[in-house]
Amino acid sequence: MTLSIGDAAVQAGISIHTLHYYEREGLLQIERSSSGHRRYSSGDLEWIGILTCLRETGMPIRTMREFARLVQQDSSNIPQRIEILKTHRLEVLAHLKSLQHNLEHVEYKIDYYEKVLVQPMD
Amino acid sequence: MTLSIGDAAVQAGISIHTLHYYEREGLLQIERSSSGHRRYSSGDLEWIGILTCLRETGMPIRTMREFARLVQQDSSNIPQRIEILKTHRLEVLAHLKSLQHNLEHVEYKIDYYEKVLVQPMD
DNA sequence: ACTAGACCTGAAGCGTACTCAAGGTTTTAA
DNA sequence: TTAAAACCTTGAGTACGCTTCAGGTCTAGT
Repeated sequence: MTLSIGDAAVQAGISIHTLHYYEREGLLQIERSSSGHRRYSSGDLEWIGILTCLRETGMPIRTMREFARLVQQDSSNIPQRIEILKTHRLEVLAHLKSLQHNLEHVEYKIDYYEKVLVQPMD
Repeated sequence: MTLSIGDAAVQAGISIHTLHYYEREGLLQIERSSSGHRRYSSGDLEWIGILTCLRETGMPIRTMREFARLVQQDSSNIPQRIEILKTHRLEVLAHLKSLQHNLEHVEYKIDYYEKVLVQPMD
């Protein structure tokens, strides 16, 4: 069973244009029907899921391309794939920490304003 | 005591160009010396800290501009300021949740590859 | 007094990741 | 069978947030 690009886009929660773009950027290689229309296999969908996951955690396209290139080769480069993912993991953790820290600042500011509302300073 | 733009940029951990840009975008209004050079007060630095915090948590410039506009007015709009911050807080929380979820996916993938390394499937 | 370095303005340029347009072909449902 | 809807490609356009450039003025250290 394969899906059309429209259905694949809905499945992946991204736009058809983004799927085209990812293919142009070398992140994807999709089989075609005899007429040239793309057919997405369940393996394709799974891979798109990984791409989406990496993208949503802030990995730049060029790094995703590098990762995709490794995956498209044989399995001898699994250490390099792990390396990319581990580096990315650390970056995501750092980003999470920064977000949590800054979130506290925002919450402090909210509390401050709410106190001012209850007991105006003028 | 006031700081030059160079020192202020170092304090805030952002570039002089970004400070110029924020001023152009209406996020900042900085006093000038008689010759036209900017002088940053400690209040300015504090405000830049808030801007940086909002920016690093993903608030778009246009929303920051709206918030800045409210802060520049009188204190009668504190409820609107709280509204903006609370909305932003929810967005940051959603982003955090999404990141954490996707991070799990990345970690799962790392584990998967490490298992494959130990016990190749071919 | 001199000069290197910092600052000023206005405008143009850049990197990233999409997103849309145009003009043509294929599929699908009535 | 036919017409709307979906798909194709190439190439241009957009949104966002800076960042750099050019050409001039100001300041600070010696």
